[in-house]
Amino acid sequence: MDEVFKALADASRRSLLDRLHGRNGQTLNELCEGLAMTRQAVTKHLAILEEANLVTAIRHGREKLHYLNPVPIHQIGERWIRKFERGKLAALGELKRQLEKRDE
Amino acid sequence: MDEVFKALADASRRSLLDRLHGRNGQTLNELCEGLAMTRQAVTKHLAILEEANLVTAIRHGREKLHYLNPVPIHQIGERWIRKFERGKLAALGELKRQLEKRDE
DNA sequence: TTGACATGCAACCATTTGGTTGCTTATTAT
DNA sequence: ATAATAAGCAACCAAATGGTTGCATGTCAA
Repeated sequence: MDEVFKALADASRRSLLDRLHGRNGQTLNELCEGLAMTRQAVTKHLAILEEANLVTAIRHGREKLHYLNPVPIHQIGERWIRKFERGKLAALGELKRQLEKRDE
Repeated sequence: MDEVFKALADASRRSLLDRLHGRNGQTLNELCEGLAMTRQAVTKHLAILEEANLVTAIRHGREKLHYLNPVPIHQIGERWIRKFERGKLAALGELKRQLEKRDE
């Protein structure tokens, strides 16, 4: 879980996920196109995404195809974000109450 | 959005959010209790959470009360995670197809 | 009013991070 | 066979990160 959050913390990596979401199964070089970064930098980002299981890569001859794995993202939503949805209104209400109380 | 992701990337900060989710409106010292960290370290984490609008703090006399703001978390769920839910099955299907094709 | 308590500020430090360059290896196409 | 293409490896670097210590400030209570 921690690895997923860490992987998602970087905008370049999120944009790589976006790209794969747009078109799945791209090669490293394809994923580099148009980015203001060297290929090696992208390689590192992809390694982190793979480590977090957000991307699965399979070699096909001399090229490596990258596939988005949406499961960890889904789990963040289910196991983490949902927790904070419950009691969201309660929290906001309490916050509002306190903010108003400030001027007493 | 980027600030929120960055703020959520650290386990200590997520645990602070958890604590506030458990009991809202805690002081800095309360939030420090039981943590293997100095007060100043917690202060820095809280500053980052405030910067990302995940926590709102109000001074009440000599103490500072911290309130969880669940809105950015909710937005991550809505604006970001949801995007990847759509086409999730399609992506997994494509991945499976490619993994099978590997053995050809 | 003076001491205790809650927080703030700043300098410092080690490690991690995001990036680079240069070179190597493996596969494909001519 | 050989050149071009796709990716991998390793060393290096600057800046950001997560933490510390030491001291200052503001507020409450005796």
